[in-house]
Amino acid sequence: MNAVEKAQVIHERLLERYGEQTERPHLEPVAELVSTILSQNTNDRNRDVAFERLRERFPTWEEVRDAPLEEIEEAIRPAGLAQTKAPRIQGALRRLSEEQGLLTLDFLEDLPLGEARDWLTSLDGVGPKTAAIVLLFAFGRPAFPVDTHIHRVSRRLGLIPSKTSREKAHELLEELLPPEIYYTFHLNLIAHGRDTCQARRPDCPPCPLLDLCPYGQEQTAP
DNA sequence: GCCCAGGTGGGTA
DNA sequence: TACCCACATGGG
Repeated sequence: MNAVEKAQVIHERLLERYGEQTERPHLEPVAELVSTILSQNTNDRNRDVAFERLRERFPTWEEVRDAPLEEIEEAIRPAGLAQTKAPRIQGALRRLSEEQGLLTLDFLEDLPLGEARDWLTSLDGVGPKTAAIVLLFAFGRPAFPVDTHIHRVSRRLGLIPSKTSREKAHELLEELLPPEIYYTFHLNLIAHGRDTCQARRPDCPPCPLLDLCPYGQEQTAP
């Protein structure tokens, strides 16, 4: 079984377990970018609390752009790393204003995928994962986001070579997978990545990918 | 009190 | 290029 076939089998098994992921309510692209920066190294709940606090304190992105940095830090504190994320958010908004004259990312829609990705990753604090989330979730473009679960699991399952870097994993998985499954496969593989820690989740049903996994019957795959 | 969530950038070999 | 670490918070 080659990697493409294996990916298809994994996708089908995860579909049986977790189902098709329906598109969550769209955030507009700027909101998606800000939300994704907030999500870095944080869980979803803390990200959402921080995002709501920011929106409540500053109802428009112009206000966020022009606010004193300390007030942004204060608003987003629940997401952690506030002193890192506040300048990243404000820096992105300021660059948008300077380059586009408007606080919108809509111009990315007209750029080839590679150029759109390059523009996003040229922002401080936006790496391949954050760029791919914005492109896939906000624009529906064929970018596959690789977070730590996906990186770990896709190497363990042999979808990509074991030494593949996170950045390289984006390229390889995008070649491997048909774009129409990016969205569901991304979310289902993360769900699987969380569930595979059976030692921590005794209620978890047996792993649907056990026969594809080099760790076989072991209870705690890395 | 400790682990978990889990991205980016900067540094090193 | 691969690996290591700092960065901060809140819930279980």
